[in-house]
Amino acid sequence: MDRQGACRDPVWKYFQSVQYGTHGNFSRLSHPTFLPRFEFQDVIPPDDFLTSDEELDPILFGTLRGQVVGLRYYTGVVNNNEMVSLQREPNNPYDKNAIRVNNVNGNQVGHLKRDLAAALAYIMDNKLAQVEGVVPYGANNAFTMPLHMTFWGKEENRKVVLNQLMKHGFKLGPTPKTLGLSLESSWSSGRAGPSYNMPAHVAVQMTTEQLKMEFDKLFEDLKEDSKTNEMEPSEAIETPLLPHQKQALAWMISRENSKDLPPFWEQRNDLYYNTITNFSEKERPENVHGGILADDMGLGKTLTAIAVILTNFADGKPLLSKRSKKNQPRKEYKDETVKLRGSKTNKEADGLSTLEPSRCSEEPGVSDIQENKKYPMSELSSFCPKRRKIAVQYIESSDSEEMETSELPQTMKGSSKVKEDTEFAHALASSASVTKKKMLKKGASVMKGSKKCDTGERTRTTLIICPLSVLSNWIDQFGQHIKSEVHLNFYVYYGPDRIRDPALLSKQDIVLTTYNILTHDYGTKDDSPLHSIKWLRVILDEGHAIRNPNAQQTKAVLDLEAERRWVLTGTPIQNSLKDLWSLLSFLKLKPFIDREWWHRTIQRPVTMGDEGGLRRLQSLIKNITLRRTKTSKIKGKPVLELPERKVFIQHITLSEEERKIYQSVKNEGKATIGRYFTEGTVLAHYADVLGLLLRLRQICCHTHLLTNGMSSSGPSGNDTPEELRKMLIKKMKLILSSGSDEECAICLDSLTVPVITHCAHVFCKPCICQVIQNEQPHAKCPLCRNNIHGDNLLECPPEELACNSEKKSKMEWTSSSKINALMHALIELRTENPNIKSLVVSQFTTFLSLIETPLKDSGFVFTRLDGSMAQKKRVESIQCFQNTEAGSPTVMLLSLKAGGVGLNLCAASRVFLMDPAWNPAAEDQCFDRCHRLGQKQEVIITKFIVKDSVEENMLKIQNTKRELAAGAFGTKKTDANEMKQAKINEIRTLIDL
DNA sequence: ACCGCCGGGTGCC
DNA sequence: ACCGCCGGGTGCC
Repeated sequence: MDRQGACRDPVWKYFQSVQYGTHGNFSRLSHPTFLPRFEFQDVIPPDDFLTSDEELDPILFGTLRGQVVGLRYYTGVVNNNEMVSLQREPNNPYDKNAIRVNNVNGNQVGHLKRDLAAALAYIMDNKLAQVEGVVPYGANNAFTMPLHMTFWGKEENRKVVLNQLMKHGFKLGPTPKTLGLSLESSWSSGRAGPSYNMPAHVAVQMTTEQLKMEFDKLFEDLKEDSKTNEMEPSEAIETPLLPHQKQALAWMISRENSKDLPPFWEQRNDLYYNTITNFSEKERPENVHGGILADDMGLGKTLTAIAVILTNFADGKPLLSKRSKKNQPRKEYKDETVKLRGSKTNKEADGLSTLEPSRCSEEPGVSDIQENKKYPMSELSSFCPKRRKIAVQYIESSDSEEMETSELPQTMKGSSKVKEDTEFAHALASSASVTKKKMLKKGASVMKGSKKCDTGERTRTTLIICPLSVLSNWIDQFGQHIKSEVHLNFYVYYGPDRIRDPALLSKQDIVLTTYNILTHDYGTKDDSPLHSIKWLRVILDEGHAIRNPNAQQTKAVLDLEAERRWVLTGTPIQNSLKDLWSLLSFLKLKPFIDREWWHRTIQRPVTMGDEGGLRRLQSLIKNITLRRTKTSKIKGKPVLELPERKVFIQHITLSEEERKIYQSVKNEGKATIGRYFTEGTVLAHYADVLGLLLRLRQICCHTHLLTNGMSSSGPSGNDTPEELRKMLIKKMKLILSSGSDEECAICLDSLTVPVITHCAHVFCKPCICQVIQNEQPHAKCPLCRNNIHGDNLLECPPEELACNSEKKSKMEWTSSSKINALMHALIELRTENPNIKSLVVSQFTTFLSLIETPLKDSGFVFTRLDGSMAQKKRVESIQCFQNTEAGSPTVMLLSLKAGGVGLNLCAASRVFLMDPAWNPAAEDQCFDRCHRLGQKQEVIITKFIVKDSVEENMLKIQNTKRELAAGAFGTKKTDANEMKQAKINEIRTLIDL
């Protein structure tokens, strides 16, 4: 059986597509200008790209026996059957080929024997194969021990590896049935394990939805009691919790207070033993006092987290709503209460004097309430719909240097983001300025001095890190859900005036900040205050923000110290199992903190369809995550009873004129693409294909969207530099406007200052510059490994971007068939019920602009939300729309991808999807912004689809993708050629060839 | 004996 | 290491 597969088959995106026994070799497209974003396996542009491929090595080359020597010089010990890792030691003074052998903990056990090292060094240095070791027996030997090695690599490297070994007189042995896991035999009681036959399948193509389904399957049989107990929250919480939230609360608190060993560890005599790696040690491995709350969007993760904070406030006890009641002095903390009241005289201040704290001198009593009244929940900011105000401490800095943008992260510098963020910070702070007091902040030396007092001290502070887009949501929710008489020290660590004082921060109950701020602080030379505190608890909201292990952001997060750690995310596995690893390493789950062990014990086995690996993954996930979907049930009742959601497709017939334009563009394109078909170069000209499709999609919406014809010339090989430049810029514009995800493969975030490399890959300028800096002098493109250089990055000239929209505005406005249909529907709806609010969604922001005209003309009050808007404007727009008062907007123009997860637009109960998305999941996500908790009405979605057009064809493909959704983690085999053919057929379908 | 054999010293890379 | 390897002592049976 030919089991070819591409490393980049769609599963690659999800499960790293490591495939077993593959022979094919078109993993990388050789065509340098090929845009990996649009790899042929997936006409639907993939969600995003994984970054640097410290590529997994999918194929087992074979095994080898060797020796570990020099045991007596090192302290690292191993058990029989324990996994070890091999590490090159190029600077060893005795042998430049030296290879260290380390146990699971990273302690050196010995070295590989010299002759073996001589053969392996080359292989390891050039990453021709991943060599993994297990000590089969003889672990207690005094001088040397045997080593069983397994070689994994890419098919294309097999030969050179074998040759290299042969040159040194080594020959790989047969691949055993155990898939090289070898641990299997002993991890469940020492019997010879079940034989792990080569999986007879490779992973099947999966869409994001399918992946999610697969992930949810992992939870199907997990109905343990530990997750069905319910718990009432602290009385400080005003909002009654739903049953599933009470369950989450109980589970999370039990995890925070748990004394169990972490998963896969057991106690054996006086040792703690890891059943996966067979590693053991005396020291008790710390369990994760936390985990992953992976509830679907809209199930109230934020509220649940707030409940956890207040209910397991200190020493396993809740924060009471009236802290100052007699008999409930917060003994251990009362001395730490910092009062940031400028007007109060400052008494003894121990290093904090500049912050004017005063100590509670007496037993807290009634008077104390008043004294503490500084941040009552009843004075919360106008961010809360309920008109509560949150106690955000805002302290004006007198140090103007603090405000300089020079302090902002490199990556933010020069981008418009900075200004937005800063603006937003001011908006935030000023709205919270009820308690605003001028505070003088003097030199950092005082801070540092005071920080020292804090080190080692346990704080009661919870640090919450979230994306900027949900920062205000957190503030709102604290305001909404906590009783007004509860005093909570809450500090939004954000904006140029944020106080970088660990002493102040560690006296808060809650510190809220964003990933960007955290990362920026971490990157600056001075100690980041956030990193000098031992937090009681760190909560990562939208935890997949750290899914890229190489991102600075991830490093900053991983470096936080906390007793309890939580990740909130609706999508724990967004693209690949890899994503989970970042989360696990944040949770400090031994031994997975180290990539190698995660990879060897779970990721690769699972990807290859190995039962044991899947079992381990399941058991791991079961242990540390709680997940409910919208359709989950509690005691037979759905978790959420959402009103129905109906999707209608309304077919649109183009006007004669539109049709004429459509046909002419189509015919022209068809001729070109048809030529590619006959030449067999369709896939190589994929960008052109996309370009054509884009233009057709635009015409379906409005002929004014039609961007200047992409001349269909590809690279001819002997272009002048200027031609090359033009072509690349054109490509970049295409990528930016094609409606695919405009994400940078390095930061996995939306592109800020996009640049294109000569190999035609688009990144954020700051991101790619960082890469070039790090890898100099021989930087390689993270996507295709071609050489790149800082000098030949091309930026999109701003005029080019700007002129597009200007040109449009100069044109006289005309309607289009789709606009007519929309307006008809909206007007009819208004007649029926003027209170109903609608979302009008498109991928083309210029289209949204075109829609503004008739909305105005017909007297609609509307608002707009798209990716280009400043954060402050977004918040305003959302609040304005969510407002239900008379005269509030009834229509929101929404760009498909605007707003992060968690965007709540439940005031709308109608959605008009103006154009189909490549990715059906993106559509669903958009619908969910109004079909979510808080939605009281039936949600009706109308998709406008132009008859007899590319849009209809897109629907067809969407549907077949959905139908494919049956497979399990790789139960279907997909032949590479089949796949290739399938993609070509998709293109055929799309343009009716 | 420019060998073999013996037994002591010695030991990762 | 109850090994291998090294190099010095030694040398018929």
